[in-house]
Amino acid sequence: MARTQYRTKQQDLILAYLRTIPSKHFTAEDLKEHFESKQIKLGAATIYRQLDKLVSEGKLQKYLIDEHSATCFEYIEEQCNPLEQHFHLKCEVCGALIHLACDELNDIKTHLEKEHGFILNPFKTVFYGTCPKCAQNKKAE
Amino acid sequence: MARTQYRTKQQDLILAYLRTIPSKHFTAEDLKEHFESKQIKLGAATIYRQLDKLVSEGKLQKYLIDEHSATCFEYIEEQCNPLEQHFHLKCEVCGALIHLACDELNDIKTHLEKEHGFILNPFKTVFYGTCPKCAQNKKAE
DNA sequence: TTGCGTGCAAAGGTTTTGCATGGCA
DNA sequence: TGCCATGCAAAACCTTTGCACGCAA
Repeated sequence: MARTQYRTKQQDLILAYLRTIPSKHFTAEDLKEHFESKQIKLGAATIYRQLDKLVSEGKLQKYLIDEHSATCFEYIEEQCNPLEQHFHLKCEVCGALIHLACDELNDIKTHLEKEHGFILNPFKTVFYGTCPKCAQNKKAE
Repeated sequence: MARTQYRTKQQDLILAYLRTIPSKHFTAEDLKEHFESKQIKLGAATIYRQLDKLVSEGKLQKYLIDEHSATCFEYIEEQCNPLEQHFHLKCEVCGALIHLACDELNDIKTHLEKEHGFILNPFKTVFYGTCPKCAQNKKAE
């Protein structure tokens, strides 16, 4: 039996804000600070519970960037086109997080699926490595 | 000025054990338990400090699998052949961690490097998605 | 009125840090 | 002997949980 869900002020506030930052990554703490700066008080528990709810509804993707830092989230726009999915590249040197939309990378997805039966979740997957800028600096050394 | 490093019993114990489990992933807690089962007592701080040291020396790869679970490590064999590098596939449904050695996936690395100037670290990168078994189960539903 | 969502505080688990002690060179 | 590494305990950090209260339906 499905449990009735209430719609609350806090829910609306969070979702409204998320819609203004599509494809940006943020942490639970970021959200808390955002609302604090607007004199709106949201309990940490509420934030975590709402974020979990949005994740299970597929409106939010949850992923890890670094060890020992908070979990990151990213709002997935409702009208999101699967073809416009992007991958995350994380530079291990400077910490930059790069959003990469590239058709050829979709080939990876297809390959994993056809050859290995593995269905890739591009939202959650993070590629670690060295970004162009830092690679350049290394070479220059 | 480089600071002198001492070689300790604990260091040797850890490294010796790691050499017996190449390409297996483990947590700091796993290590602690392994030594406890042999009546060897290692402080948690020592383990974390040694692991960090090995990571910075490139002998160990550190990566995250799940939020809210401990950081995983994997020993990289000294004679490791770059061509034998494998990728990690993590099933979001059943939690299985799959090691995948696949030449075609090396193409990803090449592609990211040539087209985007991004040097991929295959040890750290984890592909999230649904494994063949779970994909099958979903279909059967 | 019913019962879900919130907020607070406490608890949980992992990792880091301070400090006195032990042990390598 | 000098000083790095260890071990213990305490702290830090992020996140979850218990419980009473508030609020949506």
